[in-house]
Amino acid sequence: MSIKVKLENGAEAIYPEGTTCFDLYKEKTAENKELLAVLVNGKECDLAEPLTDSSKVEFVDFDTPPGADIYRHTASHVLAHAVKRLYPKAKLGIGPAIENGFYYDFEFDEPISSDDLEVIEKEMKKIIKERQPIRRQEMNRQEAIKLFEERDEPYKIELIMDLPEDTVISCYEQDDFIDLCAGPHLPNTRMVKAFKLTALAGAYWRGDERNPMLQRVYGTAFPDKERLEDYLNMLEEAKKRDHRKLGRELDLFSLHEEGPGFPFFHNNGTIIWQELTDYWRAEHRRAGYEEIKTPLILNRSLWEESGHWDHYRDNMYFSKIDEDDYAIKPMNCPGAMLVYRSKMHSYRDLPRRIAEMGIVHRHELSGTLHGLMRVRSFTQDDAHIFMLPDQVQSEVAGIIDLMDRIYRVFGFHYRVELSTRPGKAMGTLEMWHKATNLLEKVLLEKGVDYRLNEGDGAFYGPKIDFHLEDCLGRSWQCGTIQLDFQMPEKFDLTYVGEDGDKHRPVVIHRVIYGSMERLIALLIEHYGGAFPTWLAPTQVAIIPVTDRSHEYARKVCDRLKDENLRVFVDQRNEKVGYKIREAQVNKVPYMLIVGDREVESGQVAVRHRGQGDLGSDDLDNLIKKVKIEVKEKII
RNA sequence: GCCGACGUAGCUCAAUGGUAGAGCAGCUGAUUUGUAAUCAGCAGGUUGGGGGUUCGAAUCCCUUCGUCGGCUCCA
Repeated sequence: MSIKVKLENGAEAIYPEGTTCFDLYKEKTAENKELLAVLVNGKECDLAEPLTDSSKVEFVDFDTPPGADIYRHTASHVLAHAVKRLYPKAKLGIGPAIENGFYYDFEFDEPISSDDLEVIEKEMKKIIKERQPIRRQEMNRQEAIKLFEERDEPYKIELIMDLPEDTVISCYEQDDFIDLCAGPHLPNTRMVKAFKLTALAGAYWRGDERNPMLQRVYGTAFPDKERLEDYLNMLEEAKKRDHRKLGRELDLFSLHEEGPGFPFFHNNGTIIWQELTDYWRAEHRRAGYEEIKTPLILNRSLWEESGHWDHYRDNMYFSKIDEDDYAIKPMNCPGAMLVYRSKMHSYRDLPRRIAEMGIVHRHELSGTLHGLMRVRSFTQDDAHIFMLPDQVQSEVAGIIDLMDRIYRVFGFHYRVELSTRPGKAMGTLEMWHKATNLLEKVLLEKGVDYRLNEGDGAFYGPKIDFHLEDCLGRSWQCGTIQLDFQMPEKFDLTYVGEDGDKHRPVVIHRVIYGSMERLIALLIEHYGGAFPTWLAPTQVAIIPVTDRSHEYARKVCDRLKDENLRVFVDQRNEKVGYKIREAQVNKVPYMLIVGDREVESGQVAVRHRGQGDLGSDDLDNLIKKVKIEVKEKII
């Protein structure tokens, strides 16, 4: 008997029955040493697996999708193997491949410290050198439990217990190390060429804070030393864009022990802030929004009415005024509800889109604070939209359009998530179902590419989240659209319908920037501190060559100020090169060098921070050009 | 909050139990300079705070605050 195998180039080949993936793999690697694994009918597959008739076989190397994951997953097994050799009593958690690397969780008798990573790396190198063959074993549940009982691996047994009764359980074995694992893996340990353990961190077992905290070892692996080095260098380069570093260097903001999580914005940061809010107001007026301001501190009764007292108290700050309990607002919604409720509404008034640049305070856990990205006091570009039930779809669609238009101006790439009902939630399952379906419908109709995020909704409703990435590729939620059938109930909001009866409006909470602080952090990293001219704190630096040209320089400066540009004259007693260097380091978009020649001709010598020396130009031309750049928000 | 690491001048970093130091920034003076750093001088620190060990602590121990990397949480 023989079987038909379709290879990736489309050719069909006949092999004897019983031919395994490994046979084909060996045949193929003889000509291409880069190959790591095979896919059978599109599925990652173990090499020992025999092929069936009319299989379609593809080969993957490190750069074909599952390749890097398989490679790094094997590296994580080598890590666990090394740890078990060095600390035989350590208990194994889980050890998957992740984006750009892998990790493995362990429980040690005595916690290890980051210095121990070096020793573990050494042992890993030994295991790699030993070229341990990696073998798959299959067994039933009973056998698997027995095996891990013998090896005293309680976490593995817990994982097996959660698998369906009749599953065939696979384990991978190398030398005396065995791990519960679906696979597949590389054929032997020697194939892991270049790796590095990068970090040690705590991680709760199965991500639940009620569970014990294990120690997680992070690492990364690449097919050769050069690519590993390139990756590590890239990380170093990315760190130069870190908003905390640039924020200090560019004098944008500061953080102080006196106010952990409460950032201080300096003049330069405040200029960016104001440009962002000016633009935001213009867009929102155009999109039919009103704007309000509500108090920071409000009475306890309001928070009881809104449900925050029951659902959000742990994150709130409190105060007492004349013996009464007050809370500092952690969200803007209750204030907006009161504004809505302050008068009668006709169905003709709706939708009412009420925006607020609202400062909120939340007691975030100390370990989660992160520069401007994660703070305890922040300004949300909030809006609450009160509408008729049949307006929901068009309103959500409108917000998605506004979001996209605004993000595009910054040149952001974003990822969209639909978050569903969390464990701790208000309202009936039916309401949640209805609300979630509505959001999903709009996303599908708009053709938005989104990902489902089960259980991550707000306590009052499901939401669509917009995520942006920081310099190290960490994802941060910014925009969000949250559907809310709860607040209108709680606050007994009504409108008078066509029929003359009172009806319940629907509310959407939404932010576009998310928080001003987080947005500014992301913008700093996105632009590497070189803000587009419309946002740059200083737009033009005027650099006189000698003090003979100071007077002319000041005249040029006044002219630019009249045109509403942010400009200064560097009158210090320094050489031109020195002043240029400083303006470059401060990422000022335009430098105007004025010396005797310019005084004579009445022009300016233009230098751009990115394009360098642009030669002489008339001041009017330059102003026209820069003003267009500002107006059009050219990146 | 939990796990691990770190905290020395405004910034970046030296000093491993024996007199706290450098570069940049700052100030003063000289220099009048043409597209990424002119020269010289001066000043700057109860080594995050508190406690302890020691003849002696930046250094060792305890504690507390903050920061960084994760986990959990979230804009």
